[in-house]
Amino acid sequence: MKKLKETARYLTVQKDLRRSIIEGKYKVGDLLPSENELCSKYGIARMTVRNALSNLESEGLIERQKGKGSIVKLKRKSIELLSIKGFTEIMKSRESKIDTVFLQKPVLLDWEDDFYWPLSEAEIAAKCIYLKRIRMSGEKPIMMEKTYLSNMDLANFCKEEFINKSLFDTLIVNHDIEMTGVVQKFRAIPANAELADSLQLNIGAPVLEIIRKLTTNREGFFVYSFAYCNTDDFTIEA
Amino acid sequence: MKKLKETARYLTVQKDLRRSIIEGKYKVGDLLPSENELCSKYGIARMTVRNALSNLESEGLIERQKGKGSIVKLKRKSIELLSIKGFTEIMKSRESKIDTVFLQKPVLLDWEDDFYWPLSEAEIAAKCIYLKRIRMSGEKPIMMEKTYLSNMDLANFCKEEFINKSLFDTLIVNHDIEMTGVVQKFRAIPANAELADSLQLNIGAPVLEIIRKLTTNREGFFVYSFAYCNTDDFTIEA
DNA sequence: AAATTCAACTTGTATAGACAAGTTGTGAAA
DNA sequence: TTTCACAACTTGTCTATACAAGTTGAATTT
Repeated sequence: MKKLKETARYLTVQKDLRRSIIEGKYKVGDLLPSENELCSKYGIARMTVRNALSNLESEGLIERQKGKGSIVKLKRKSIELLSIKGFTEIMKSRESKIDTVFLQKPVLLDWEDDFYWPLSEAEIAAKCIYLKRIRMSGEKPIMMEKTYLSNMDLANFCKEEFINKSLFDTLIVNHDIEMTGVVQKFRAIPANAELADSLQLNIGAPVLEIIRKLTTNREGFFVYSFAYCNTDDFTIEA
Repeated sequence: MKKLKETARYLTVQKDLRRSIIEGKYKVGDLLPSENELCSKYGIARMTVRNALSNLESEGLIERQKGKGSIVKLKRKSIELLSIKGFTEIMKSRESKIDTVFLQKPVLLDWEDDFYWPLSEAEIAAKCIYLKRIRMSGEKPIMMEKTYLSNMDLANFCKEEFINKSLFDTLIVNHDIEMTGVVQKFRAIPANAELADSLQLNIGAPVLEIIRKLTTNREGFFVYSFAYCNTDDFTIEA
């Protein structure tokens, strides 16, 4: 008869505190219970509690201060988003007014033969979901983005409405897919005819190209994105 | 009479090991001495050694495996580095041949009046260490980078030689300063006269501008960097 | 009222020991 | 020779204790 492995005591404390922080029971700036209070509550030694707190500190959820306590920290921003920031003074006041327009709603296609990134056999077999969006500041196009993902186990993805108009919110909420990392490459290139047209620029004008491969918590599943930006009045933060 | 503060024992071990790893005494995949060996060597308790190792693990320098030991890890894609990758096929084979040349070795100056980022009073009072480097692929300039940091508690920084020719290796090994985060902005801009000259481009040619503010483990201390890249043959990975 | 002292908190560092559990090579058994 | 068991290592978890050092607020002194 094999004994059921019990979870380590420090992990119990760690998970309890993490859940409480993420669910908002402790808010940013709040003090967690002191180490001694946690010892009493869980009936364990202080070094064990400290192990849990030390890990939460590494995760970036809390910050500890000698003499004071463990303070809940502002959570780091998410890796998957490119944010558009006003560069010229005029545009700084307009940051919030960026609209997203679909030039191509999600469709299922074969992968392009000369696709930039190498693809696994599983990805090729699953075919490709493709979408094309453009972000506008008023009447002015700022960024054109093409997105590709393999149709692995994504039931009805092309038919469902996006949550919050966001690809990534939809992936996490409906499919439990979270972005865990990114490789991103940047270039400044002269606008070709297609880009000049999409972004209302002259041919040859500088365009910022961002090529990204996002890794996820699902093994072998990636999101590929190619973005082209007019950075006359905006910068791209990544 | 004030007693001289002695450094914590775990910090001694931590610094020794970190220096050895960064300087290449232990290579990627190597096992560090076991915890017990380190205890004997330094004459300290095992939990103290474990504190040091745990911190190196958080930093991403090592990985620990139960039953085996502490293994030197592949250096994390560290946030502070911009890596230059060959874009055209010809250049992919030349990746390793990027040289760094100083156009300006570190000097102590006043901060520029119209500096891009807002500065704290402490930073202004400490004055500014400025350096300018250019990265070459053979005879061809790829990236020009200007770096600014405040001269806070950085004894002799302008006089010391760089470790591994690297600003960031020098900061961590000699001053215990680690980069913990980054805000980076990207733009594609037309080359002005200065850039055209530095990067051997025509005026108006597309140049990738990367503006970065790096946060560190030292409160209120930042590293500012402005990089300008010719991305005809290379991409910048960040 | 203002300044100082101090007690009671907090986290940081360190010790010495114990047992659990994963890894590896050696030597005995098949 | 191959397989297996085990000893001798490794790191992981946990305890109980001690003192150092930073923070805070209340009591005391000025």
